[in-house]
Amino acid sequence: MGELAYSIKDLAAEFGITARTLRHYEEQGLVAPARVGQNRTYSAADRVRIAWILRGRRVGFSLSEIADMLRLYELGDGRETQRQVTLAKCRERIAALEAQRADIDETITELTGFCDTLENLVPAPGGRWVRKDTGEPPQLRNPWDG
Amino acid sequence: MGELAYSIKDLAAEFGITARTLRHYEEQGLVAPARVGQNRTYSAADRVRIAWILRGRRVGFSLSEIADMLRLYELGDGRETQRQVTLAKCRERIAALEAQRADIDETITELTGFCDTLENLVPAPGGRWVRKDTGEPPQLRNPWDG
DNA sequence: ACGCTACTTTACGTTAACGTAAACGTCAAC
DNA sequence: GTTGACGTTTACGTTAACGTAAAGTAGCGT
Repeated sequence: MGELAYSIKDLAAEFGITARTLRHYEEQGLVAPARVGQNRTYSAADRVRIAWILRGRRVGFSLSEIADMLRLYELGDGRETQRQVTLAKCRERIAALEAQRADIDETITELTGFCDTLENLVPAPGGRWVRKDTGEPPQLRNPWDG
Repeated sequence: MGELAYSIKDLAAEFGITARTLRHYEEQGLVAPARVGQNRTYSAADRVRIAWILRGRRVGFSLSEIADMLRLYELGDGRETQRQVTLAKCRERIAALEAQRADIDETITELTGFCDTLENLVPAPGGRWVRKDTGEPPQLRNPWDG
């Protein structure tokens, strides 16, 4: 069968990270690649798992938070309470992510508004700026000015 | 006029941060509160600016990135090239934010799917889990298993 | 056998974003 | 007039997420 595996350098290159980073993730218990001799060999599953970790990092989670999320997928000993705890944590994570998305949307809205203002601005004599259409001064409305 | 001002402790309490954090933001040039004697006194504008900074932090930006974004709102000496540079940087920021939102959406989708599976699971004899409706084993499809 | 390359472990260094402690100023209250 | 509550500066400590250097191993080509 096509048991495709990756060296540490392969994956590092593919994801644009260093081998040190992958070893660090292993130290923190985020991945556990197999070994051939003393060398690490990453499976396809490891590869996807690493992509998951990196996306978590881009989203802003810490490594230990990511470890927690990964552990959610381990169902445990089959007790009902275990399932409920996992479910609750999972929902917490989703709520946090949605709050963060709201923050992002706000920031995008403000920056976009500022971009629109900028696009409509031309330099005027005396080191000033005026609006292209009306010739009026900018009225910039920085988010913190009112 | 009601020139409402805030002490450092007021703002810290309101935003759920420490006074040290506010002083740190000042050291990094992110805010510049007025002084009454040797004491800091934050204006309403300072307050909004700090809210902006904290939202940036929640989104995952570093303090220096936030400083850059804040500087975007200073139009500079009125040269056209300056405006274009600012506009470009502003658009870069927006693009980065949109990419990040895409990552968040992906993560939410996966976690939600996992939640749905969990909700439909009940414990079965032998420390196993089965689906409530069909009685089938979970087929969990962890993101990294396929 | 020799060197090259990729890999390993061990361990100390670095940066960001504050925490925390020390030592001091100031003003109102008792 | 001294005790607090609140503020200040200075400066060293801490944690996370790696960077980086040192020293050794293992296979492969010539």
